[in-house]
Amino acid sequence: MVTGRPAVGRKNADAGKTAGKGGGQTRELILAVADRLFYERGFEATSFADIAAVAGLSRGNFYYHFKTKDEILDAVIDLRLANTRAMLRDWQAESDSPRDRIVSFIRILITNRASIMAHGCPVGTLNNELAKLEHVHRGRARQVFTLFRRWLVGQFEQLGFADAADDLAMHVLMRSQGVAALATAFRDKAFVAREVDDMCRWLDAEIARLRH
Amino acid sequence: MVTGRPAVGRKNADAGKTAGKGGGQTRELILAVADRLFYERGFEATSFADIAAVAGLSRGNFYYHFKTKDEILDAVIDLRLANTRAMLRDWQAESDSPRDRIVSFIRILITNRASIMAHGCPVGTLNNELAKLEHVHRGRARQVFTLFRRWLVGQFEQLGFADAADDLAMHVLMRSQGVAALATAFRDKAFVAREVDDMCRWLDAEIARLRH
DNA sequence: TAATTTATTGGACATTCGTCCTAGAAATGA
DNA sequence: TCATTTCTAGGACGAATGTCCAATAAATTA
Repeated sequence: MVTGRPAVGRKNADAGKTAGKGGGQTRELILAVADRLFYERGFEATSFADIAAVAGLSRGNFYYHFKTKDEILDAVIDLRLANTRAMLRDWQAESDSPRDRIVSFIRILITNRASIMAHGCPVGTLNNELAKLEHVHRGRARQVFTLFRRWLVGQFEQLGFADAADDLAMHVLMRSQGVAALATAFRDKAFVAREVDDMCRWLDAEIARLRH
Repeated sequence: MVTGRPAVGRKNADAGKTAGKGGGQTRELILAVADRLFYERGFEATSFADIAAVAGLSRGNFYYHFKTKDEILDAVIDLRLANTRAMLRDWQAESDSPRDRIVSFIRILITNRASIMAHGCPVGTLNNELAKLEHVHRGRARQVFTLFRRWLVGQFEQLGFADAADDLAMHVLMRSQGVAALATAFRDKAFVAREVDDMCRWLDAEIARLRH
């Protein structure tokens, strides 16, 4: 769910193929750094100076690529939406079994355990922060949740849960958020492992119950 | 879990009995306002000016009662710990059944539904924010979680769950946090009601399973 | 090469932040 | 009453914030 750390790049170390008009390399660097810092430190707590320092750029340069901080946030959310769509496509390709795909989703709690224990779930924490700020892009942040929700609904529908699919999707999302929140508070690896197992058992029990 | 809104007091409208040396009324007013604003807007996003405006005090007055903003946060956490302890005591007194007491905990999701949909769970969101800020009082914020955890462990132990009590307590906390997170994102009252019912059914099933 | 567009720099800007001080009001005690 | 303590108002402070601009470098095009 979280993109890898961008190389703390010094300028365009090796410009390479310039790919047309500058190729938007600086813009992408700013977005990658902002994506990481908004996650690790929070949106409000991350300043232009912070992003500039990590990206190795001057503060003044930002205005050329983004007119306001909200515009960066907007683009970061776009980036996260794109990354999420790509991840969902990967899971779709990796397995034919909707059950296994849902397990793939559940297991990101293990995959990203270290960062979740440090900074929480990037989706949930951004939603919470923007809700408190009553920020204009509050609804845009929710779209990432909606992406996961709709994908999960699709999996449950394929399993044969017709009307219940959305309730089950929300239940899986709910558990992921709860595990992430307590993982951040208590930093307990065993707790995360236990709840992931429990979630998988619950999933199989629901599937078994459907098949009578 | 959330204290009631303090009257947006203009000074000490009716000082009443001065109760000794000032009675600490201003200090308590600052804490009540800070408690509310830290919850509604977040800790970092709440400034001294914000608290002063709502409390009807001058900014300069704060230094007399609190030397730093972190000191206010510390006192707010103390206040929340005290309020939580009082609430747990009330639940303890209201019912002899540990099962019903756990249900009381679960049902705060309904009781505080409106504020949770607007600003999330006060405990979870503060923990998340302080984790991202790597704030000194991060551990103190976790104490509120620990209070609920230990109380829940006590209830499960009274029900006869010996070694499993802590896992079950964490599971209940986890679900509450998950429901609160998604309630904030989607603002869906029906979802909250459904998950609260599901949590109560789960609880009764666990109790039934213990009794074989 | 020269002209033009694209990109970057470093700093100015008004504002707000947490912090801190001084003068004086209000309450208390003698 | 007067002296002392307790409390409050208002503003100064340096640092940091998001925003914006003019000068200039780099790249592209003619």
